[in-house]
Amino acid sequence: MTRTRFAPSPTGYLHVGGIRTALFAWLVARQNNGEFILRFEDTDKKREVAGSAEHLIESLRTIGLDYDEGPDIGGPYAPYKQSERLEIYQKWAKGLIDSGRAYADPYSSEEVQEFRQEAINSKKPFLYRNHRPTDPLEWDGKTPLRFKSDPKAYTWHDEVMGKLSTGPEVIDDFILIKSDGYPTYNFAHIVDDHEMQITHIIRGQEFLASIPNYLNLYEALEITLPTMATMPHIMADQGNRKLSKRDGAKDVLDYVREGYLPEALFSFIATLGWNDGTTQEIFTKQELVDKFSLDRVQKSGARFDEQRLKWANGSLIRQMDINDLYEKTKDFWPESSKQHDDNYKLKVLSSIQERLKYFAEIPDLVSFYFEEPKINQELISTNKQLKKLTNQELTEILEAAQSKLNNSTFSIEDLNQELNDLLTETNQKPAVLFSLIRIATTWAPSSPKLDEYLNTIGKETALSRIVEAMNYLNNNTIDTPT
RNA sequence: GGCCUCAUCGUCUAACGGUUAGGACGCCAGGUUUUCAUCCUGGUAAUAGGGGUUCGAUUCCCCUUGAGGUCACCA
Repeated sequence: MTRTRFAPSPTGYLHVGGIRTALFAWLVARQNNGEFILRFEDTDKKREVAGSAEHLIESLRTIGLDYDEGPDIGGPYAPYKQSERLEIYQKWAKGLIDSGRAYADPYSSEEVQEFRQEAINSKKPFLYRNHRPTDPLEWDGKTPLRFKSDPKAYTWHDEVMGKLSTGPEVIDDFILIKSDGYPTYNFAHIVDDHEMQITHIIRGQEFLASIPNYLNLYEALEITLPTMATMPHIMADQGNRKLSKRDGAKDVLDYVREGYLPEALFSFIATLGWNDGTTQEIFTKQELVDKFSLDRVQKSGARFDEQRLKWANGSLIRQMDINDLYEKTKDFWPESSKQHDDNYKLKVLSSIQERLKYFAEIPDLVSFYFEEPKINQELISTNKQLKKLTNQELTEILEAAQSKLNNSTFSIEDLNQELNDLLTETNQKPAVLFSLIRIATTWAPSSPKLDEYLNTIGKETALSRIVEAMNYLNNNTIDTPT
């Protein structure tokens, strides 16, 4: 039975780097018909952030990473919050004391800090065990409990990194239980993973340097080693750092709030550092469950390219059924759209579907369907074709358009007919005539196809906007940059 | 500074030791008889450097360089 876990500490939100670790662990569990467990590592009460636990749960749910056991749903190995498992760590700590593999730390934190400073000054790595007391006192639970390490070289296998090895110099006496009674991550996660029967530990690269210490502790605890997999970091869009909140890494829920599809996020995050060896770029969840494998995960870090996420999201939006899409965009329509019915909005949506990258763009893309556009003469003065014409000429074209369209039934077929007739009658190039009508009725740099658009807003609105534009052109001078 | 890890187009990446080093995003150009977008077509651009091993290295080994991580009573 495969059992994987995601074990965040509730100290904030979840960004794309964090959720990828969860996603890969989830994939490993699901593709083996195994179980995926959520566990909160809340052993540092100082760093805990209120509401963070709920936020992490919501993030997992939103992206679609369902878990079989967890703090909110329980399970056979409950509780799933480390702060509620203190007696378990005490029990294991006791075992280590009894076997002579743990001892009370006699130094004050100031004294340890001095040792550390010495090491820094002499440009050497800090090793606590160089100061290991020869005759430690009995541990009373009020000082830190340290692991008595047994320094040796290790070679081990990592599912992603392959063969890894280190020398004895990296092994040290780390703290098992802090003076406040809570265990450290280093100790607690090993105990919990064992108690909870976790088979695969999937975690970020920042733990790589600590793994030899864990190996040493596994031996002392006489616990068999689970499979280890180390994920490379996701790098920030700019700079050469791992993605972090400091660098403005966005909460994954922010992406959902901006109208990115969970499916797009899922596929994008999964393919950041993994691919199946074919040219497929976007995967469904099920495809990933079928095809994912840890040994095809990239060893080097990958940069988070939001541009590519936009492309993937837009690509999925284009493939969606319009009614389905409409359902998902409900929260993104502008206030002014409220007075229009679903049918009208459905038509609007279908005309912008092909250019929509994420839902938060909707208000900007559709405003002229719902409100009177604000006249922006730059659209004419910077237009390659239109800037060559005088206001008089522009007005004449609009006048012709107005009277022509006045006779139209405004069905798409008839609009096309009338517009084409207008083309021959006015003897204008499409680039002039259609651009002008488009601008006069939208005052936007881009808009959907003209026939569809006019049909949707209807005759009355279209004609009044054309008249409005004519009035404007009559009363204003368009600056023509030379 | 010690230790560990990594290294293919700007970015994400493909390539049993044998390919004109492939695909995708982005960008540029052209087409789809209006803009934007979509969709086609084409273009741009990479094996960090140096040594080996080999008939032949992107691929295996070594050195250099560069990048990242780590050296907490944080995870």
